[in-house]
Amino acid sequence: MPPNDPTVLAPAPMGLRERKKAQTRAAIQRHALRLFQRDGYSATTMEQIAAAADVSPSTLYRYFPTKEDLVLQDDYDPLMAAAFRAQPPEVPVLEAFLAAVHQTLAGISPEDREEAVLRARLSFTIPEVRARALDHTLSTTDVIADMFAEHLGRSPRDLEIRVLAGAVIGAILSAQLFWIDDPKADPWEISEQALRCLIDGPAGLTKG
Amino acid sequence: MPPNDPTVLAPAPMGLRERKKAQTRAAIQRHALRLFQRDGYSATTMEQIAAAADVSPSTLYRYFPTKEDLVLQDDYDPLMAAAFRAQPPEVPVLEAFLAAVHQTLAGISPEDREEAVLRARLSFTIPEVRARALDHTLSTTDVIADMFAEHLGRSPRDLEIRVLAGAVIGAILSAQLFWIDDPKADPWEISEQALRCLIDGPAGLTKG
DNA sequence: CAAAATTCTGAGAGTAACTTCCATTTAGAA
DNA sequence: TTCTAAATGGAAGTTACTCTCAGAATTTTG
Repeated sequence: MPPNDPTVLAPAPMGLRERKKAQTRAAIQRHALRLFQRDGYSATTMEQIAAAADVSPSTLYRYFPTKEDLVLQDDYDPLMAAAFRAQPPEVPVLEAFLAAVHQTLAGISPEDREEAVLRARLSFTIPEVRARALDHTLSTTDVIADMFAEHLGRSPRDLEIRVLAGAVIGAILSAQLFWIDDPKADPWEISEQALRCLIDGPAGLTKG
Repeated sequence: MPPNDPTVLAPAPMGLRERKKAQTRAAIQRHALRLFQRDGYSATTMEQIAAAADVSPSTLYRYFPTKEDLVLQDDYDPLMAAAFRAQPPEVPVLEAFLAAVHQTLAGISPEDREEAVLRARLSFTIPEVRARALDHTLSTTDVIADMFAEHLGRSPRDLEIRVLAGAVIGAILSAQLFWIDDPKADPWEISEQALRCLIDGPAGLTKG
């Protein structure tokens, strides 16, 4: 990947129109998260959010079709995917995956990271949001399986590949749950540990 | 476990009241599934379901708090749990898990199984239902982790255990997705194959 | 068997998330 | 500037879901 791939790093020269849109979207989400934190998710209505962001409800719904999207929407997935594809083929899959996650996290500014942590916490805390987050995770699993297949030079339809992807996601999810219960822990640390469990093989456990 | 443990096998002698409740609940769910199949999920309103089952909307909501519950609700989980706990300690965890699933499925009547398959298909097909199904799966993972811990004589707080449970669930989920794309396949067969991938260890893959 | 206590049901009003449609404004191209 | 396409705002409607309360059915008690 060229060091300044426009699809990844550069915001790609936007016209005034797109710049305003991005600005509006960011403003809406920021206000929404603030209100969710202050008054609680279900106690905050879409109308209140629209009012806070100074847009009409219609506009709010055009940017965020559902209330959950206000918590879930971000654009880290393509960054992750790019980072993974940038890994050299000779490095083992799970190591490559780990590296991709690490690199992506490293590329996020402290403020954005803080916001991401808040969103993650809300995602696990509010049942409706959690449900939709998991649904998104499931589709992500498909994407990851495809990337794994490509990295390994195998068919993306291969059950073994999909099981591997599912196991990886399941493991990380468990790690996240671990983190929710223990907020002072580092989510990255735990995720890495979880993946190492998988790399070392659950062999020790599966026999006993 | 005694062969006729009342909490598992026997419906436990119910009074008239509870018998009627069970009957009403079953009737509601049956009608709901029928309408979902005939007219589609979102095209069917709660009012229509209530009317079809000949109860008031209030009553419908008392039995099924959300529309998704009409698809998701069943009582197989405790059966599974009991079957797992009934496995002798010396059999390896994942084998025990596999056996528990197998035995539970074997104990379900053909009609009930058919209904379960329909519900599963709806669960994966309708986005809102799928989301809630995954959320339920997540809590189930916690229960499974506890059972694994008990079987292995380890702490349920152990990260390694939870990762194992997460990986198992993730693998099975991937298998189910596989099945959705290929309806003539046997879901049980694929799930077993997926678990075997995990038992044999993803070692072959994690190195390459 | 009758009365009292508990639980289930039905009815109605209300909230809020989302949808749809149309008139208006605003940015970008000619 | 003018024309076109896209973003916005306003309003009315649908539906899932909540709350409350009065009446009916069931279980328990005297």
